[in-house]
Amino acid sequence: MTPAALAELVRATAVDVLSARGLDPAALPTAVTIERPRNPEHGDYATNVALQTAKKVGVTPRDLAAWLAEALTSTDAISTVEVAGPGFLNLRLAADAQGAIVRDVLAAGADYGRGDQLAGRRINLEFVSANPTGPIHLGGTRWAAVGDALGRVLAFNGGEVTREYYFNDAGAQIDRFVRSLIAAAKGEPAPEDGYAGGYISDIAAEVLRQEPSALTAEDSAEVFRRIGVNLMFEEIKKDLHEFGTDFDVFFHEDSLHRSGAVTKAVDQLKSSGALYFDNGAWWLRSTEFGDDKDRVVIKSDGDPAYIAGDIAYLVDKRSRGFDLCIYMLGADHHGYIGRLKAAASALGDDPDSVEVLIGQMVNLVSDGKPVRMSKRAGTVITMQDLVEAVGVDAARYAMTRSSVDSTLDIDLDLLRKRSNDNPVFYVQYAHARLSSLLRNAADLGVTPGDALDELTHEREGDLIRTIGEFPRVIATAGELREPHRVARYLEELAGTYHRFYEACRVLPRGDEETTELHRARLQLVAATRQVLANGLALLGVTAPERM
RNA sequence: GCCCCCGUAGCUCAGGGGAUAGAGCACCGCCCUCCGGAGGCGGGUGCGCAGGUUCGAAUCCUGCCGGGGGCACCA
Repeated sequence: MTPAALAELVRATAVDVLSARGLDPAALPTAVTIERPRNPEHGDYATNVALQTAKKVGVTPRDLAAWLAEALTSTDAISTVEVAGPGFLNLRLAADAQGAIVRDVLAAGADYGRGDQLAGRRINLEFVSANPTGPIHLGGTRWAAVGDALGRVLAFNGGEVTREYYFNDAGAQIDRFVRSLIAAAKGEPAPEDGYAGGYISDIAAEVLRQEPSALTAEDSAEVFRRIGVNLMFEEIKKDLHEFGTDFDVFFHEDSLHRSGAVTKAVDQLKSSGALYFDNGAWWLRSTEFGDDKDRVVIKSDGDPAYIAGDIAYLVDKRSRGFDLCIYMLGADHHGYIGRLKAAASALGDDPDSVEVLIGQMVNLVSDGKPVRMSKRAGTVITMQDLVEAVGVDAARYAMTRSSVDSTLDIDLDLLRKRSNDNPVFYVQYAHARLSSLLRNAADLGVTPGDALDELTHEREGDLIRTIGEFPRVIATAGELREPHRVARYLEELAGTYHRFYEACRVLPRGDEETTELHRARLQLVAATRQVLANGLALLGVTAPERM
């Protein structure tokens, strides 16, 4: 019996009990909370439903708990019920009901943990969107890992997810980038306001290789722009792909300006009265959504401000049928929340259809001290540097196991030195170890068995209940947009498995006869492997059969 | 000044109101006759401070202190 099914059983029972005593079942919470107590003496599962409901129906929590306990005791799936403390109900499942979770896992396979809370929702998930004027740095790497994992989690919860990267390829920064390329091609130092670094000279050289006359051409800047900017796009895409993060759409800001989409969107807002004219400029009422001040959309010189592109981009997203647009932005963009929501509102949409997730920054740390990333000091760490240092799996895992609400400290030397102690290896090792066990079983001709009521050992119960938690973890991770919950869960599962393995011999030793218990344990191992694999897949981390 | 995030063990961090607050790392000790020791077991005077809400607060609210990041007719 899954926790969800148990919650329904408890609630249905509570409805009966209350009704039978002439009390109002409407006092019950719509969803009964089922928890796994930390203290094993408090049962396999516990519920506080009596504590939550008693006062509303005018009885004491312990009395209500006692009535519920009596009713629940007579159900087949539950073996014991105890009233504890102020009115908790501590439950233990019958072995066969608990073992059924194992069967559920294996029946669902790679789909175990899938949910439908986002079924029918078309979600646009925009993340990274780092400026195409240089390679992706540590900060962008965090979003590449977390955003990708979030996309997978949302899809696993039933959402139809489109991953999107917005190239800010319009405006002054691209001009500076192009000027930097030209300077490098000429062998001159980078412009004062330009970009420097090995990648600039590499790209400049490649432009010259593709178009030897680039420097002397009449439209020299245009040639460098056309070829150079595109090379930068390709480098970013390649880095992301090698990192295991693939996007469905790479959207170019420039295309919005060229197509007239920006003008059209702004005109629409002007005529609908959503913008107001003041001091020679057109303004968006972003203060209505928490912004510090209203923002200029059309400058007094008639040129669109940056936000005009954002508005047109949102129009484009909506025209493609998304009903939820998620933006993952760094903490330095938190001011965008109000702007984007105001834009949605101005377009006549529900501001809740725009969701802005703000993640905190990544710091580079060395010897416990923060190192300011600076191009001049050569302390800029790119996604590529990180991957070269610790590998994709360890890099992704280090990025996804923390909440994005916390700033993340990355100590390259530490990660490099201790990469064997990185929690990702703890989880991957569990998967490899258990894969090996399954191989050995096959060699011995031991087949998994279905006598799951044999699994009565404490460690077996812990493991079964832990794999039973997976769907709830996925649902929560999706609902809260917090993929790190998956990583933390996997660490717990790996630990629970290691402890099970230590205490419960799975394969028969030597000439020992194969029993139903051996075969049931093997079934449990197979189910555990499936859950580890499903979870790692959601993080974009490999589940190795061998290490 | 205003806005956002954070403050939990020596370190890096989990803990969306629940009963004795956890993991990994680091440190000490123990566990290999057979399923992978990249493992397990044991060892800890830790929720920044002060109020409030609640049967119950690390969690929710208010204030303060400390750290990080924002507050352009730039993109």
